[in-house]
Amino acid sequence: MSKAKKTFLSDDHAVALADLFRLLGDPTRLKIVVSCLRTPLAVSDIAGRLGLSVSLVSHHLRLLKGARLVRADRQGKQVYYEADDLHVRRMVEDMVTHIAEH
Amino acid sequence: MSKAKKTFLSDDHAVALADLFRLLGDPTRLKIVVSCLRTPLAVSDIAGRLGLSVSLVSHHLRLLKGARLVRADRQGKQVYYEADDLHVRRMVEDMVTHIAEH
DNA sequence: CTTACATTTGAACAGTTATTCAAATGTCAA
DNA sequence: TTGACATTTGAATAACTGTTCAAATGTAAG
Repeated sequence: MSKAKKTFLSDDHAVALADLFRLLGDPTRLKIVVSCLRTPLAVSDIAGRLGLSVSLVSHHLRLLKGARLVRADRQGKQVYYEADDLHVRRMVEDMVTHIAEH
Repeated sequence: MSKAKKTFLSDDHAVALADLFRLLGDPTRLKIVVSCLRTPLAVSDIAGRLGLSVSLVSHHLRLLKGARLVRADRQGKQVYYEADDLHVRRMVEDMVTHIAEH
């Protein structure tokens, strides 16, 4: 493998990576991801914290789960969601602090 | 400042950060950013490399410039664009290699 | 001035998407 | 079984967005 970093992105990689960014590109969905970044939360908990309808949160979680950004864990009646990918988790955290520091 | 990392995002921060992610969330626009990640490129050069119309590239560059993701530098007839924000540059590079390693 | 080249801009269209509401499904206890 | 609670799903709508095309603007040289 070459050591020179490529400044080119194959079509497949561009689409895959853009899919990830696009999912994080909605404020509501981004807040949902961040809310369960460090601790698993039930759907109704997320909805309560963020002041959103349970239905809307569930819709977004389905998309996030499809991209393996979050993972679902059923425990009785409730389904707990938490951030799945370590790499993405760190990137989101980095960007959050980046924004916070302006 | 507290050492405990927050798992909450203010509305303003969520919108600002989502704006960044959304801009990177389109494959064409992402490829444009990556293409001028390390070296300044003229609009027609970017269009030529990626097989896109000059008009489309210019439209996307306007959005990217508005978010300060790229910076414009006019030199004669041509306008050279390059990635602006260091933090974002490193994040995009990290994510590109992340995707490349699957 | 004109001419050629590079980039920007605006309008218009097609496709996508976030949100809401109602109905359905899943889970556990009485 | 019933009932209550939690989550998911589907349809329907309104708003947004990527792309194309043509026209306009900017820039330098003859």
